[in-house]
Amino acid sequence: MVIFTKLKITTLPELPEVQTTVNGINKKLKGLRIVDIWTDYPARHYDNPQWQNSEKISSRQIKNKHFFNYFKKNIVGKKITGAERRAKNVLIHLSANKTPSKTTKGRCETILIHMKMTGHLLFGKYEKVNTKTKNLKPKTTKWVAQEPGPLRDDSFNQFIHLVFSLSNGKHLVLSDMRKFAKVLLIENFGLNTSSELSHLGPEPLTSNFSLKVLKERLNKKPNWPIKSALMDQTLISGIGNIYSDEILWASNIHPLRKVEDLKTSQFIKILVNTKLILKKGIDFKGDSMSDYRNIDGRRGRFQNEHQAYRRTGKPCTKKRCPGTIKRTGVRGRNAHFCSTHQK
DNA sequence: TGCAGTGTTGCTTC
DNA sequence: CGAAGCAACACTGC
Repeated sequence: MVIFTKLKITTLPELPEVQTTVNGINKKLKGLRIVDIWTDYPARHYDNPQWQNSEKISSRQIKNKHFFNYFKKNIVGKKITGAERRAKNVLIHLSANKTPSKTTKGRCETILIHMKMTGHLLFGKYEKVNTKTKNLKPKTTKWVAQEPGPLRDDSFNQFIHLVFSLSNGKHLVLSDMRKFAKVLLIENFGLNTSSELSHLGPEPLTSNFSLKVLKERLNKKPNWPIKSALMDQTLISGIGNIYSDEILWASNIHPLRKVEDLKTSQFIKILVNTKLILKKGIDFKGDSMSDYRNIDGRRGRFQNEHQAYRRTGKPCTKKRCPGTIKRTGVRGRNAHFCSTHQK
């Protein structure tokens, strides 16, 4: 049994991690029917004043106590027809209503999951365990993987707050230590215009994501540091802290360099490296420096490929570069970079 | 013991 | 309008 060392940091699912999850769902869950749903996400999130004016966002979330029953009624009995990634969102498409009425005829819905910082989906055979009442604490329910292995033994896979029971006796569960994840139900015809997806920038791994598109998008924020622009989901979809650091390291560009000061040759480098590094992230099944796991509960390997991210103080690995990796703040985020070759 | 750090998103405040 | 700050939450290390 490998004992995983707990790391203090949390990395989060970016494009390659979400894609790895989606690929896993398409490989193993297509055609399965959802027979039940369980959650212990507290339904109190929207009591906070900051949410009171966000009905559009909160109304169809399972964390909204007024919506959960509708959510359950509308997904139980439906088949998972496939999964898709949009930016950092997992989209799980469901079959049409089994017994269509006038109002629901042919209507298809999609479960949208944003895993935020510490969420990841897992697939396996689980059982519900009621822990005994101890120390006057109320009885709590825990879901535990039945077989030994990473699903059961890796501590990062044990924060299960949402469970979809499936027709083959297995379960799709969401492990989400910090409970930031967002789960909601959207009717397909409104998917692209939904407040979750409509504002998102283009997908960097599509063939029509060209130099022209990249320049056009980034130039919307000419006075921003390039790192911030790369991470802005309204400009480009799917890039976060890890991959932006790696893209800029490979492109020899300083994270604080203003977009308006970039030359065309630098945009080309960003374009090439964005596609290359995101693809590499997918090839390595994502980044598991901290909590991300694929749906089998296993780690990806991209954390072994970092050249900049969280390598502060370590020598730069660029050929013939004598530099050291430094860390600096960029608009409230940490950037890791080599001060010698990144200009 | 307690608090800063972790890093996404979107709302609030200035 | 843009930015900075904060909250959602849990856990770790100093």
